[in-house]
Amino acid sequence: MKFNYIADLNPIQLKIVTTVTGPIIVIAGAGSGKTRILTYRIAHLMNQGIDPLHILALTFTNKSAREMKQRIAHLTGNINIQNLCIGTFHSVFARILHTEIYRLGYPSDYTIYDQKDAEHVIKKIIEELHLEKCFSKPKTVLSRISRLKNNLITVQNYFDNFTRHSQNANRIGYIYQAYIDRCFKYGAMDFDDILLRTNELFTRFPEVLSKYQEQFKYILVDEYQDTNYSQYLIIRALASRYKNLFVVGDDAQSIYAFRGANIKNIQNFQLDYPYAKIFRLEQNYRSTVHIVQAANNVIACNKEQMSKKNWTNNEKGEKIKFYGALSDKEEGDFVANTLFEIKLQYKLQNKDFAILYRTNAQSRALEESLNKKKIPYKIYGGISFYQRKEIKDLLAYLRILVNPNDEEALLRIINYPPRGIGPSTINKLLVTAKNHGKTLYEVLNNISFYAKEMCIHKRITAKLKEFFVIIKHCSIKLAEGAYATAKEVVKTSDFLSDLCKDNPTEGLSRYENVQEFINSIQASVSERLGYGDNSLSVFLKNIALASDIEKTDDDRVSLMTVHLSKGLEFTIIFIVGMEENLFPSMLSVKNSANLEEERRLFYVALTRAKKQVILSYATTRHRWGGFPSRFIEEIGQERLTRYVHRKN
DNA sequence: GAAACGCGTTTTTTT
DNA sequence: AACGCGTTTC
Repeated sequence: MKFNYIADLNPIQLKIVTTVTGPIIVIAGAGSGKTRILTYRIAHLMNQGIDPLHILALTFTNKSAREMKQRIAHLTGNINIQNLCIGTFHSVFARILHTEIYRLGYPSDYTIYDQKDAEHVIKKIIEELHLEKCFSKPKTVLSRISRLKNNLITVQNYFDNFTRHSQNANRIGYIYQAYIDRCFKYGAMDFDDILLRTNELFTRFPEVLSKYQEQFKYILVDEYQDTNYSQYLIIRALASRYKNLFVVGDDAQSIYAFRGANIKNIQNFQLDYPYAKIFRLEQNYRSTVHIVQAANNVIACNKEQMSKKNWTNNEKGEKIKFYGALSDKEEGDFVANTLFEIKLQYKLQNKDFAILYRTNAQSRALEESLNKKKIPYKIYGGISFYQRKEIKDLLAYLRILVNPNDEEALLRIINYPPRGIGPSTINKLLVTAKNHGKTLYEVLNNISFYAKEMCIHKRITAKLKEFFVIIKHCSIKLAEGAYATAKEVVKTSDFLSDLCKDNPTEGLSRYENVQEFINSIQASVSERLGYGDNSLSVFLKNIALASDIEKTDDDRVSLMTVHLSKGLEFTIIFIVGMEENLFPSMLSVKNSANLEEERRLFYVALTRAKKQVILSYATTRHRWGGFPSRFIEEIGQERLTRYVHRKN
């Protein structure tokens, strides 16, 4: 035995870790050692002689998958750790689709569309169907479609059961159909499609399901409260043969309903598996008494919840502090000053602090204040590296090389950098492609043939040819690998000169981003994650599902949304913007289910802290501003102390 | 016909 | 800031 179970685990934890077979559900309160349970359990399975090939662990973020893998490697002394399948639902099943999706008529080199790509496709569809007046925002249409997909409602199904002769509902149906057709034609899948197509694969091809049932004899799911119906079905199908299903979650921390997460999955686990063993972890090892009780008081205001009594043996600690600022600017200064003082007083490091907020836009004011005080920080989330314009443009070049059907990518770069191919030319190209039943790529490939009927000027034809030569030229480099291809794209497309020509400072940082991106290709190609080949296709899929580029963890204050903070812990937590209509968000206050989700979100925020929580709000703010959040009252007077106003 | 410029609007949360 | 939109310039 490589590690000492007894010393590291309490009796319940030990029982959970060593119960190897059968369905098990663990309701794990915040700070009760959930991650420890998962890692020890996997290590235990391996120590029992179970081949890691037979273990599947599904996590909520790529980051936690990585960390878990490291910990397990540490616990087991690295036995066959590469064979262990740990990842998010999306990354694990995207990989499986890579080998199996040909059965559904998709190319294995399919492209994964992020939300922006998907929104743009929807936007074009709305325009083509002349529905701009009905649906001005593609984003809301996409979220409707997303909800249908996550509940496995097909277009037919939708028309049969959900439209109820409402004209707008019917229109959504047409857009839904067009969107699915178009994604298929483009060889593209959005995030929901990865789960949807996996379900389709398992239903239509029982032999494929059987293969993966045999492979994944032991299945573990983290953050089970945040799974949606589509994910639930995948798990149920995979686990139905051996039923060695282990799920961990906390219904009080379910915060992704807007993404289709269904709290019922965890609440009804015992209905699906009547013989399931249920365990509760209610002792909090992370936080002080004041923090645990404050959090309990808040969550007690929710009606929908499983009974649970969280408690702790830790010190009483300090009460939750609350500060009222005049403006978001002053709020930022308060945070920076207070942080600085606490840091000196308790001799803490920057990385012991986190500042949490409800929306990404709030980070700005904080950044300025932290800069003034020269406190180093790192912002998590927000506009991720891969969503930056210059990176997405470069990615579009690479995407079109891998998957010529990816029209979305092609349209993005056909006139970037500007080369004199404008909207009307592009429109002619699209019409011609449609008339001949060809893809845009094919029309470009044969432009001399189509030029006459398109009535385009010789000069324009030459430009189109010029553009296509670039594409052709770069695709030759594909054989040499991802790194060589990307470098070729940058060289031949005249990419960099366009970056630098407008704003010199901004251009420089864009230039550096592109450099960093190219370097990261080189690094990742040598690393070879998962798929077993180093093709560009694999690289593109990996980054479509990765939230951000890896950074060295030096000593910085963390800034992030409350959503992103789930699963993390810090010594001191600041939660800013504690205002009605911001936290809880304006869009949630009218609806009790949404309000309860906001309350769970606040619960998550509070329970991130080990020693101290400091709350603040601002009476005026760039956009809204206002009066204190109702959640403040819910903490309870005996757990809360109001900040005395500061001198400066 | 294409590009450049200026103006107003935008924001809930994410794989 | 980043994009959509309308106007002007090339």
